[in-house]
Amino acid sequence: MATLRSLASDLGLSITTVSRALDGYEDVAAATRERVNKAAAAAGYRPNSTARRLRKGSSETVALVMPTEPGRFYEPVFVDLLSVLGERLAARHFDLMLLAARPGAEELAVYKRMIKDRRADACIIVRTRRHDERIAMLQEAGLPFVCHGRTETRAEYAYVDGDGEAGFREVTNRIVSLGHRRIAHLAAPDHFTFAELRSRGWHMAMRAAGLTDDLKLMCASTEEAGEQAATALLAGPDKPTALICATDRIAIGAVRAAQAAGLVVGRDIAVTGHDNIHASRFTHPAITTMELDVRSVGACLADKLLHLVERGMPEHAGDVFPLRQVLRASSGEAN
Amino acid sequence: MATLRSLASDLGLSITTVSRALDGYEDVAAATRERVNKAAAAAGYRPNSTARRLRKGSSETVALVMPTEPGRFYEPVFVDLLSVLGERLAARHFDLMLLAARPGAEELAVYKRMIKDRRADACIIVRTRRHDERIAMLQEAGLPFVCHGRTETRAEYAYVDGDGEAGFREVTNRIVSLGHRRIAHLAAPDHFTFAELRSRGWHMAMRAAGLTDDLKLMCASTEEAGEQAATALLAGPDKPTALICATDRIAIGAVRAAQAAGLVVGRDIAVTGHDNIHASRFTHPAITTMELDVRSVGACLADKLLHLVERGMPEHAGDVFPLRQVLRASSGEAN
DNA sequence: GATCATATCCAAAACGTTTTGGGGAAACGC
DNA sequence: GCGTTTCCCCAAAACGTTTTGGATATGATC
Repeated sequence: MATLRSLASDLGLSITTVSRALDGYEDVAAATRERVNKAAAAAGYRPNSTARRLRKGSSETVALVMPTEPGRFYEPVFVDLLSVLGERLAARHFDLMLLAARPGAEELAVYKRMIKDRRADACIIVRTRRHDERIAMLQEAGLPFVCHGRTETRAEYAYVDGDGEAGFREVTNRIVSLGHRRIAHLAAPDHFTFAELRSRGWHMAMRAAGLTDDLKLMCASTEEAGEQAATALLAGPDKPTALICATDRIAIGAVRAAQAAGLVVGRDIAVTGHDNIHASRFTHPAITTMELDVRSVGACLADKLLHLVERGMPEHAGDVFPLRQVLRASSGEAN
Repeated sequence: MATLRSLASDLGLSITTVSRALDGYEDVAAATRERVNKAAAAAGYRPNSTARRLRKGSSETVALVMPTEPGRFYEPVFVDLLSVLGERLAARHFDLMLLAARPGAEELAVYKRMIKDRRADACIIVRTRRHDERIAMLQEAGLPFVCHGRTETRAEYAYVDGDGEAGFREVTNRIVSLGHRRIAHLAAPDHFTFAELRSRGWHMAMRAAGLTDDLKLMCASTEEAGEQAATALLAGPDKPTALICATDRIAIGAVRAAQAAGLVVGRDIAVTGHDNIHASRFTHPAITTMELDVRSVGACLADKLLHLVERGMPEHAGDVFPLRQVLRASSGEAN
């Protein structure tokens, strides 16, 4: 393994000069720099990252604590996000470190350990909650972070999010314009900010249309929970003719519940979701949904993170991305 | 931040003694050890991992190169795998580093870089292929690795896999015993070992039953590709009455194709998959499939990896896990 | 009392890099 | 010829740990 030392002795130069030549400093003669670069390339020299990290006092690593079941991230989104993040960070020589933690007390312990160990220069918070202890913890520790999703705090923090509120206002407005009046909302657990924002979009559109916004049920973001919740709503006195679901997984369950109740989805009842997961295209009928451009979000996340580590809080600390509406048969808006 | 130096000077001891006390060496007096441990705990001392890594010459890190689209890992499996791996490795103070790479030339470049940079002590290979350049590359480089899935090589290597061959033999046998005769196979791309093994299971069961095993079509592991392939098969002269699909995503597409052809899935035609992804339970009808216990596989993977790093090739280099068959309506075996 | 084993501790080297604070020689200004 | 600047280079320190190879003191043995 070639080191600075071996290169230096081969070239009859000092370690300092070799190091500075490779880093492109101006105080080494152009000819020498050239010679050093040639030799380094020939020897396949790559600086020892551990040594550099020790000396520079930074870990060149970004950590992401991923929640495991239950409360897990939506799969296609999560994996795409990891891909983009990995690529973008690698381009700047940052490693992406993955930590796993079950939601709850254990999760905070993982963050604490990460902070103490200083194994990462920054971290990414996913599944941000409305009241999120992680934010204060990281701010206090002085560890830079970017949130995927928002939280309710007065403090300034960096985040990237999809505009769930606008998205749900839009879909609700469309459903209203199709003639629906009893439009229910199947919400995700309201400690998640995304759930609250999506709910708010629905609430606002309903009120703006002069409709009652009390047909709302909260459930976990799973097909089973969605099916159960939808079944309950459809058995109630105020049977809705439309179900605006917080996520596609809930919507898939809702479609099934509606069919079990003898309804033709897309004709007797409209169902919509959010995420545009693969499965939503292949249910029968296909599910109307909306989607975020994950690659943009991931790239934005990575850029903010790098900015934060290298130059402090970016000018645009928070970015909200629009959602693309995907009209399909489950709401009677396609086929 | 507490360091060995600060602890040592606070305690009036040498750095050596503090270090050795914390590591539990016998050559430090029990009373001193006690005193040191107390002080370290009080100061919240945690050793600087970068310094330790530099000194010990190991990175305490395991890398996983994840393929991005196309050819991506099945989502629920992948995320679960990451969770288990992260937990198991963290328990032994190993970090899990994630690298992203598009399949193809770029992928090998990522592996090369990882090897040269020595940022990881070992790595995990996923989506193992029948002829996999990565194996030879890593063996030559002397970087320990464990495969998720098998490859075709004479060399000894560590792997963990599901028994796709037995699983597909079993499902094919069941379908035969239901009275089907023209049983087609929708295979995944045959450069993946898993695809080859699943195919083989189907082939063997068909021949054992004295049936022709030429109704086979290969397609990507997506719903779209599955739909297209199934459509082609159903339009052919030798219309199959059963479709054994390599993956659930293919099966979901196949179900849709069958329905488009006017068939009632589960009655006129049997369809089966593999993976037991969430969506497979919520199609209409639900899809018969099989599943691997991902937590066991992940734990086994992590254990093998640690064994490899700390003690060399484990006794059982390769482990194959059985698949659990999940009978549902799409094959007429439930409801 | 000398010798030896044992128990306890420590100084210094090493891991490979980056950075500080010059140092020597050539070129330049007068 | 002398001082000053410019150009190129380098020795040494530093990052925080682990490990090597003793050193010192104490007690036991004869």
